[in-house]
Amino acid sequence: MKMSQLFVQTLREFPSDAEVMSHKLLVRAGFIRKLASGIYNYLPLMWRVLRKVETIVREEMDGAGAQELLMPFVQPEELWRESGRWDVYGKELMRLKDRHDRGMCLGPTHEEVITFIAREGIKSYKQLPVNLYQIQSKFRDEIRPRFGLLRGREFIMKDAYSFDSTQEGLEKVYKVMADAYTRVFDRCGLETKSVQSDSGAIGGAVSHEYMVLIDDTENNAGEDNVFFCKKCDYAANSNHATSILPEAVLDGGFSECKLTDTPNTFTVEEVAGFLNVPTTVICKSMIYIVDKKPVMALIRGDKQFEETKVMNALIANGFGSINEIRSAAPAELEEIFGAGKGFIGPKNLCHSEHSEESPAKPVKIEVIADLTTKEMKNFVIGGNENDKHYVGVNWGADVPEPKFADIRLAEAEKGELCPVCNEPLYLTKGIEVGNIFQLGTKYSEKMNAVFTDEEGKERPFIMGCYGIGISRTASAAVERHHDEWGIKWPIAIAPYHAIVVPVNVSDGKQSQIANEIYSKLLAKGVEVVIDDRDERAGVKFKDADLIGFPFRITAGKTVDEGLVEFKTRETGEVEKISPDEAVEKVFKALGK
RNA sequence: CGGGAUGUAGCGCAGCUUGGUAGCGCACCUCGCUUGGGACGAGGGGGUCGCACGUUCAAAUCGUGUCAUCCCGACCA
Repeated sequence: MKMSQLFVQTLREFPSDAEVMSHKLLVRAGFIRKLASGIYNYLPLMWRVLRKVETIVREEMDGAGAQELLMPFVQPEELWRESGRWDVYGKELMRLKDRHDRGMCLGPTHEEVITFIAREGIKSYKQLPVNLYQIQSKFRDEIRPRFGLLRGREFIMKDAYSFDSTQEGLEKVYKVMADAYTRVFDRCGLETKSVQSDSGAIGGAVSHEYMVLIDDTENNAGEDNVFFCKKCDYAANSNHATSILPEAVLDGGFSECKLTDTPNTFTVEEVAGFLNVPTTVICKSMIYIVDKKPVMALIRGDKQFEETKVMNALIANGFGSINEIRSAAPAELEEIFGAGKGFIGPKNLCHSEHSEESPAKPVKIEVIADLTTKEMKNFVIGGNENDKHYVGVNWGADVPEPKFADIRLAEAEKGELCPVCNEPLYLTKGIEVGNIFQLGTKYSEKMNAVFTDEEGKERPFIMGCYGIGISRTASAAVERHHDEWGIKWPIAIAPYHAIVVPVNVSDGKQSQIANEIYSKLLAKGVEVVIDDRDERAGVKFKDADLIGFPFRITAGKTVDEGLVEFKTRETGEVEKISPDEAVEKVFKALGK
């Protein structure tokens, strides 16, 4: 490809609306252009990168025994009603009407459609297992698209779905897919960590996310918090991570349960200071409004809540499905408890009946307590009266024992330890480029997708689903591989392998040598660009660095001595070698 | 949806406070010159100042509304 004909416009400055480096560089280097918020054009260079990522994914998926297909991007409402997600999915699901006023949606994921396909096509256990995948644009009307391709509304995803007759079968595929995932990202030049995660709205029991770790506090492209252990392979998303806590004082030492004045103590630290006790004997209360109903969550004073865990604990305790969870506003606290932030507690909650005369008195409110509160004794809670706390509280005796669950946010900086091997736990940022779920029968049951087993009985498919963000993976690669001059594409996904630069196109010798090198590379299938533009050397070098060609061969003044310059983008290493040696070096790097 | 900010040429910005000919750098076109890290000179093209309404003799500038974009919190590949 001649640079003069390549459809690319590099910019001299970063776009003003970009925040993270991958977004800035992809726009500036002419890979993408925004069409609307979270919606991008993939220009020719980007498309080459995306196709390379896709090819790697295809090879690994096919190798893992999955078969490629393509499902519709527009899907009918009725299918989503079958799974129950039409009402649950929320505004991320882009809904529309066709000319006959029938409800449709743009596919944010394809569990419904694939389940439809499976129930039509798979009737017998003899046809199982089956693993199907597609690579396609998805649309999710994100609340807040940002960071360019990292969180777009339209994005390219590989989604695979497995069908098995047994849980063992599912676990087997899951393992095979996990291995394939590691290879995919490895081949893309990305180091990833497999972390345990919350299964979220898609449902299911076991799930792992593949994270590209971003160990750089300046860089906020890593939207997820990942806890990991350096000794064993424990790693978990913060919405799922747990930890072993250091020893702490759990007995408040109060001799009796008593309502005590604690004026102007709005925070746990202030209460602890006033009462002269450690924060670990204070039981912190938090009110969440869950689908308009207030719920009380309790945790040890020095710890924080993890909302996803709170939500899961509520669901596990029979709360049904939850659409919205948020912390209560101060005004709501006053209205419900007659007390403000800092003075709410679990005492006298379920005992009094609601009455019209005193609507401020709480009625039966769900209480969920973190495991850290279970062993606490003679502890402190809010008095449900401003400027008052109860001290010397014990479960059972003073407050009915609540339901206990792990709803705590792990905190590595507080000396917490790995739950597996007791070694220090670390926290880092990560970009989630893929995930794998053991779905079970969630969709097959709801959508009546069944097969006949060996005993002639109908049973729902046991499903798994496996996603890779193709466009996000490419973007994460830029996030990990760049410097102040531009992108440093890993060879496997670079849009082109090399660029040949005749410094001065009006110099016959330089042009001739450059063209010879170009032809030799092309002849062996190297993806190469020749910068035939009548530009000054600086312009060409800047563009080459910005776009991120892994190799640059420059034919300049040294051609008179029979030498060209060979530059490796990744290392910045520069060598003066003969044209043939330069060509050979590229062949070698590409295994040709 | 809540909080903050910004909309002026393809990109990056000034002008707005104090209303009166729409500007600068880069990019683009022509000519010259130059050719190893985003040269230089001369000439040129390109803008309903996001949109609407209002105030005014007169609005990029003041007011109201609206839309879009970005950032901080709840979604997820």
